[in-house]
Amino acid sequence: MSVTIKDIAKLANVSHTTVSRALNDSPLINPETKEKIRLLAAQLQYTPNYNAKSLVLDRSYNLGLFFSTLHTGTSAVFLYEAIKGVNDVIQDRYNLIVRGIDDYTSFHKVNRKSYDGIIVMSQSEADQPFIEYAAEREIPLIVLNRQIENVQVMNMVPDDKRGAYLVVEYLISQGHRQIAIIEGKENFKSTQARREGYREAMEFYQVPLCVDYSQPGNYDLESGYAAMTRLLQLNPRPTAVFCCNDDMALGAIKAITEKQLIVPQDISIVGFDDHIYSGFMTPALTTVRRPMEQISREGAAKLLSFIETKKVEKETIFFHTELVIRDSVTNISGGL
Amino acid sequence: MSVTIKDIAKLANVSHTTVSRALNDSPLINPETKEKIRLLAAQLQYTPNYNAKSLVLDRSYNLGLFFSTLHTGTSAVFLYEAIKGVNDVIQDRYNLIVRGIDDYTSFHKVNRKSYDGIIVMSQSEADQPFIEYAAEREIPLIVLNRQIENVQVMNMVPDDKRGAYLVVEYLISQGHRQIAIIEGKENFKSTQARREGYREAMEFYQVPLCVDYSQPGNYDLESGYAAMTRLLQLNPRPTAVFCCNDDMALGAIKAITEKQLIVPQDISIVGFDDHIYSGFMTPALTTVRRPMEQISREGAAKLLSFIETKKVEKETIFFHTELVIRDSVTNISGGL
DNA sequence: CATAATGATGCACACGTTAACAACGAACTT
DNA sequence: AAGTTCGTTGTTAACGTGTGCATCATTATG
Repeated sequence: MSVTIKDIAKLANVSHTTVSRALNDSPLINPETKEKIRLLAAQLQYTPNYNAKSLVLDRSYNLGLFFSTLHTGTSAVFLYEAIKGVNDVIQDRYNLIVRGIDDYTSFHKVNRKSYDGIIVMSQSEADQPFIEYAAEREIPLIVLNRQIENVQVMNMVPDDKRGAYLVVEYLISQGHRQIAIIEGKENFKSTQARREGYREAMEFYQVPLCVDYSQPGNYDLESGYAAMTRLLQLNPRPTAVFCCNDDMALGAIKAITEKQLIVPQDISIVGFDDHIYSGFMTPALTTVRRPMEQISREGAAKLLSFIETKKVEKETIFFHTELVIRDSVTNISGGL
Repeated sequence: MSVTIKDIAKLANVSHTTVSRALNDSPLINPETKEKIRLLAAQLQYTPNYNAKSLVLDRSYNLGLFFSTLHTGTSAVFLYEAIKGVNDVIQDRYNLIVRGIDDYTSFHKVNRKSYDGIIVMSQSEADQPFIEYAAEREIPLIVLNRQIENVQVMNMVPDDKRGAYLVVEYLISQGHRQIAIIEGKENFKSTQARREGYREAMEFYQVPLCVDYSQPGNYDLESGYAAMTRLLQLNPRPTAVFCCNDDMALGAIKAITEKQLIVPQDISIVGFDDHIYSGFMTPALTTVRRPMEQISREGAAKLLSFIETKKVEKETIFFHTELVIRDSVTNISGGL
């Protein structure tokens, strides 16, 4: 069996309380005793039982990182950047538990005792019950990526709508008028925000909308390919396509290339997210930078401060999205 | 405060023992009492304190998924496929704790009490101390992806060497003789295995090796770009390049395209891994399929069976890698 | 009818840790 | 010299749950 503070206590001829205090660096203990006990603990390779600690201290040392789903709609890069950002902040002070919300049959195991804090990387309104559940139980909580309306909660989100506006505005500035959109996964909040940005830009510059130019997608590569294939059959076909994320843009480019057409000469493509891969595509993708790693890093830092200070703030913070111009758009305004 | 079995006991006029047994579906309890208690528990929204359970049952309900690092050398897709594979198997029976081994300052927190089992997604020999630490403490353990020699442990790995052999053999069959290699991260086992596969194929078909055609890389996009840039300055430059993973292949293609050259007409490129992105690149990448999601799924299943049956097997299982032919290689054998 | 077997429940302790309070000797105060 | 303070250590209970054993009522057995 493993060694406990009582074992150490026996060998040191002190009570287990003294051992506990020595190992927790309590000022009550004589420095010499402290040193003796620590040496002993090291020799015996003592490791504390965190379950016992947790029980009495009412802290779990666990942080939850929850995604809407780990199955479809969560891109590899999104997951990667989120985990990396959070992990950079917490280092080895907490355990990071990763899970898809839709894997839960019941939220049974989600409570204050099991999680010191929770980060929800939210994409869909389907997360709402989960968020409310956690909020009701007063678990320190941060919701990232998706803007929340009803619940009072700390919320950090990229300005998707503005980003979409910017990139569509850019297409218009390059002379495009037949601008299609390949949309994200239905009932994802980001889908809606990006669609709104697209429409507002079109309206502001008085570019007519065409229903056929609006194609559904679900954020993955295949759906971008399929949607673009449909767009290519239209007459007249669009001169530019706004893909609601970079994965779908990649799928769209493939569909175009297979038809012996060239991006951007024949059709211009823009994406959204600015993946680590986006700058390396052929052609390099013009897109919108959404600082997910930064958001998750700052979200994690905020969460830790909530836990440590026991004060929670509740506000919505927007992170700027910015246009990244590369090589996937051509100017067709004819000289201007 | 949260409700405990003692609270339920009071309300039901029974002892907490009875409540405990009722909720654990013990056959000792009268069905009616059982039903009454369960109803009460549901009404009070009782959730067990898993720390207390863990303490007395000596189970943590935690599974660790450890990567060599989360910083550099672990591609987004690799992380994604591993998490997805494992998560699919464990569902909500366990908590999945994700961490980079190099984040640990000490392995203090890694022990039987904290982890019911551990999956190491190993890439580097630097993981060796960690693996041995876990093995010594008799934590149910599975090591995936990298072949382990010294320690007796359950080991599941893709056949990297054979995969590399196959893809280089394919290049040779297409008439290539000036075949370069962009290598993976130094001291990653996979780097070594893929290099060996390359060399064996070259030797078997008696294609001369050229030292300049061997360029270092570290598995990320930028290093592929940089290595390819160096290769392009050589005279004669290679007609084909084996990039040790798909990310570097993408970087290499960018370097080539920027020099106004075309893949595969001017230079053929092959990769390794078969990312979800690889088929969607321009051109679609010829590569080697390494079934990471399958490996992590089967690894997780094996680990669960170890935990449940308390029997551990120790063997090395190889998973077949296979050639995936797409459009990034041209035949230069001149008609044959 | 006395006794044994059975079914259902409670008592008391254990898991490993922390913390409030008590205890005790030594040093300091007046 | 008696009382007070301080520094150090020990005693004991607590956190919430599970389990071996004892207990008690009820039913079956002879």
